Amino acid sequence: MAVRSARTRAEVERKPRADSLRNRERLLKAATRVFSAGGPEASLEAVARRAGVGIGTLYRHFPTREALFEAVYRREVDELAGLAERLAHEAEPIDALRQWLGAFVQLVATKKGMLAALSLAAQAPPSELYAYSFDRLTTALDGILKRAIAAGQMRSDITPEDLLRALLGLSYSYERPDWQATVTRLIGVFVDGLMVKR
Amino acid sequence: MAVRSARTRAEVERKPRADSLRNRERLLKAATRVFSAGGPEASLEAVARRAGVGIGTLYRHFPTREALFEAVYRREVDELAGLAERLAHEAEPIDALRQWLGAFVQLVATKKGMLAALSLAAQAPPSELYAYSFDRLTTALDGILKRAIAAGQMRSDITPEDLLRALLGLSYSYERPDWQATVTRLIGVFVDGLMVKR
DNA sequence: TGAAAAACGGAGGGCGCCTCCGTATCTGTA
DNA sequence: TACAGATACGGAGGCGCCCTCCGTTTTTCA
Repeated sequence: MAVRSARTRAEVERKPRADSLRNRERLLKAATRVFSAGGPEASLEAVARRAGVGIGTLYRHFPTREALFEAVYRREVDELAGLAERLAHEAEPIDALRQWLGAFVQLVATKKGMLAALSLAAQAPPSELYAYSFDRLTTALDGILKRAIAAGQMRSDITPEDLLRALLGLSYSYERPDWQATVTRLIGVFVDGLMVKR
Repeated sequence: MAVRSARTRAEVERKPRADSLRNRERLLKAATRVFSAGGPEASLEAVARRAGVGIGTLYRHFPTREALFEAVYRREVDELAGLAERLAHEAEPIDALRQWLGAFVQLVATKKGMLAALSLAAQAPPSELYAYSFDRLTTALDGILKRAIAAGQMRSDITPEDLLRALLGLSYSYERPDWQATVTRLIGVFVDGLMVKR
C-alpha cells in the first residue's frame, strides 16, 4: 500500500534541469558578445567556447544559427514593437512613423547584430523560425500605418512588410564612417515619398 | 661570339602564356555560372572544379573572392554606367533616373550575383578592388542627378553614393516570390521622396 | 632544341558546420 | 538518503571550404 503513483508518466512535466537553464543563459550571454563583435557569421564554436560549453550543448539549445540569433535579440524586438504600439496612440501618424524609424536607427547603432538578425528574418521564407520577430514588428507597424492612411496622410499601397524591408535595406550601409547620418537622410527621403502628394 | 643578348632581362615583356589566358577565361565562365546559382558565398573550389582547373590556379588568377567577383561583373557595370551616361543626355532628368533604376532592377533580375558584388563594393572601404565598380556607377549617376537638381526637380542633399546605396539596399529583398514588383514599388517611393516638394 | 620562366594542380593544415552517442548529472520517488 | 530513470552534456568525427606552398609540367624564346 501507499504505492500511490504508478503510471504517473507521460503527462507529468518535470521542471527543467538546473544545468540546462544555466547553460542556456551562458550561451545567450556569450552569443551576445560574440555576435556583437564578429557579426552575423561569427563562429558558433566560438560562442560555445566562450560560454564554456560543448558545441553539442549549443546545438541542443539552439538548433540553428537563426534560433540563437532570435533568442539573443528577442528582447530588443519586443521593445521596438512596444514602442510602435505606444506611438500609434500617442502621436500624429506621420510623426509616429518618423519617431519610430529614428528609434530603430538608434537601436541598430548600439546593437548591430540586430540588423543582421532581422535581415535574416526578412529574407527567404524557409526560416520558419523567424516568424516571431518579423510578425511582431510588422503587426506593430501596421497600427501606425493604418492610422496614417486613414488620416489621408500616406499612400495606401505600401504594406508594413514593405516598409520594414525598406528600412532594413536602407540601414545596410552601417559599418561605415558616417553611416548614421546617411541612413537617417535616406529614410527621410523614403518617408517623404510615402506621404500623399501635396 | 653570336652571344648577342646577355642581360636582356627585366625590361623584356614576354607575352602571356596561352594556357594562362585559356584558364582565366574558363574560370570567368565557371564563376559566372556558379555565382549566379549559388550566390555570393558559393564555393570557390566549386568554381575551380567546374572550370576543370586546380584550386591553386584559381587563386593565382584571382587572389580574392572579391577580385573574381569584380572580374565577372565588370562588363555589366560598364553597361549600366554607359546607360546612365546616355540617358543623362537623351531624357528628362527625372525620367532618366526612373529609367535607369528600372534597368538596374531588370539587370539584377537576371544576374543576381551582381547585387552581391555591388553590395560588397558598397560596404567597407577595405575592398580597394571594388573602387572601380562603385566609382564608375556613382560618376555616371552623378550626370543624371546634377541635371535633375539644376532643373529644380530634385532635392540637392542626396549624393550619387547615397542613391546607389539606397538602391542596393532596397533591392535586397530579392530572392523572394514577388520581389521584382515589390522592389520596383519601393524604389518608386524613394524617387517620389527625392522630387522637390510640389 | 633546350634552358629558363611561367603556370599548373593538389596535398595539407586550419577552421567551422553539424550529428551522434557514450558518459555524467540531475530529479522525483520511496 | 538513495537510486533509477530521465535528461543533458561534450567532443570526436566526418565533411566541406579556405588558402598556401611547392614539386611538376608546360610554354616561350633564343
